[in-house]
Amino acid sequence: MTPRAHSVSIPVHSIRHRAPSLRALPFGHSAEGTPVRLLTDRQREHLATIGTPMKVPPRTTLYHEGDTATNVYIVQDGCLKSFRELASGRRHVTSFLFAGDVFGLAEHGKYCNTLRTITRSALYLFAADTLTALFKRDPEIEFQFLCKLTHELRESQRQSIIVARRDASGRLAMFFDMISREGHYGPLQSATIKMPMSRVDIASFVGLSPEAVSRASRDLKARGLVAFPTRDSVKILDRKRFDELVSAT
Amino acid sequence: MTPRAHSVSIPVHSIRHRAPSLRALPFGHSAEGTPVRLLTDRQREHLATIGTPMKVPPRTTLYHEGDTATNVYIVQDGCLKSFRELASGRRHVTSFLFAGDVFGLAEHGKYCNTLRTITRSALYLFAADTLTALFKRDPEIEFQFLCKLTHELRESQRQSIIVARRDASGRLAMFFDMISREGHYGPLQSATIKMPMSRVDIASFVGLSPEAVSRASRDLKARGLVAFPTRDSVKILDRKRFDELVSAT
DNA sequence: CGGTTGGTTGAGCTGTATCAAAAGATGTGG
DNA sequence: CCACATCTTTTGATACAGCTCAACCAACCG
Repeated sequence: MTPRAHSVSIPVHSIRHRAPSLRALPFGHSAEGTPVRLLTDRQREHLATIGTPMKVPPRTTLYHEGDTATNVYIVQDGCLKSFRELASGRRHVTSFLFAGDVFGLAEHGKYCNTLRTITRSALYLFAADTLTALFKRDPEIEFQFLCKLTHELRESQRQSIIVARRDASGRLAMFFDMISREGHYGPLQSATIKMPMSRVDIASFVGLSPEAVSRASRDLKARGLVAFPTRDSVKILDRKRFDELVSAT
Repeated sequence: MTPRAHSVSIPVHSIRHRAPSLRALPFGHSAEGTPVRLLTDRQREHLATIGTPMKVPPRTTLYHEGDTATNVYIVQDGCLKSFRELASGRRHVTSFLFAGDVFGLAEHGKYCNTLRTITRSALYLFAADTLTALFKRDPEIEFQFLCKLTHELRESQRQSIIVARRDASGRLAMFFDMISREGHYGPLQSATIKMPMSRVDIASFVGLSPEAVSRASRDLKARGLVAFPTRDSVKILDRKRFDELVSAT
């Protein structure tokens, strides 16, 4: 059942995989905390017509903190980081972005984070004023973005809680738990989590030194909670004790 | 030139002070980073018709984490805290809310923070579905909420940066700086900041023990950066060195 | 193969959590 | 109005966790 090239309209399941999409917990009730695809196919099709798809190589800076904000992006695939340069030269990673995330919206005339790809990424690009014009015409779509922002706010509050923890291994465990829920729709597939970012990035996300992250990783492994099959993945070995540690403070 | 009481319509400056209002940095450019009143008088009047004004005494819990989310609130006046109970019994304050702030929106069927007044507060209450229904009819108002959420997201990211700092006095300085910008519109009026929350609340917001907050306060005072005229206010004495400390990491 | 970047390991030091207790506020009832 | 009980904040002493600096190891790339 290979998709046939029709003359006018694009086949639906092709849209599914090619049009932009937003991942978040819905506003109303949902099957206990699993993120869903917010936009309807029609809305995604609509967005696809006003946006431009693009592929970006790894380690590419999309914009700098302070640049005039003109574009909004939706992540189709890949992994990016959003960070801020601090006066000391230190960097603070505010968030990692995966498929279904938006960025470029959270500003006021100027971007307030720097944005950089980690892996090769597929993005959808929107001119900010085109998007806001669409919002005025289509409040339903605007509402989806509102839900997405709400979700991001929750995630950010979660980050504060992570960083506020005292014990390094606990922070790291919360971090693994956090990214295990990102980048895909529906419930968790497997115990193995992809983790494309560097240890240094993880460190500046959870508020530890890279050395502390390294030691905490060793510690979690020694306690039999997790394993690191490759450099960029974690596997939860003992889910029960792992979850206990995550919610331990 | 005193305003005359016309027969039908309410005098404008009365609306100004009685109708709900949202404080945030606007989406477009603004006079360098000063928060403004987002809603137009007409929009505020509109919101006033679908919302209910209410006064709440101090130390009153409005809702608990996990409760079914039915209402959205806008703060008219006063100060509240939003916090989460952690497994250890510890509390983490996610934010302090002042005039022009929204809460109750950042959820998904259930509230995910507990909300409690600190001082006596004047609020506007909205039924969540009435508000979302309004959004579908009036995308302009919806857009203002979107801006507000964006602003809250920025603030939350800022909190993460505060908590990630290593030095206690630096965190405290960042905290003073943060709340000095909240609760009022336009540029800063004075060097004296109102600070109605307890030291314990401050501690659990910036991620320190209450003792550490106490010591850091003493330290800032000893260094001649700030003074504490009363228990619930701070005065910036040396703005230059204070700002240096705030942006020191 | 050197060069570069990213990650791990080790030793010492600083700063904050923790525990215990005193001192200040705040509120209540006689 | 004062005395008492309760709660919040401050102060002091100690222990420990993570930062820092420095060296070492591994992977990647021309």
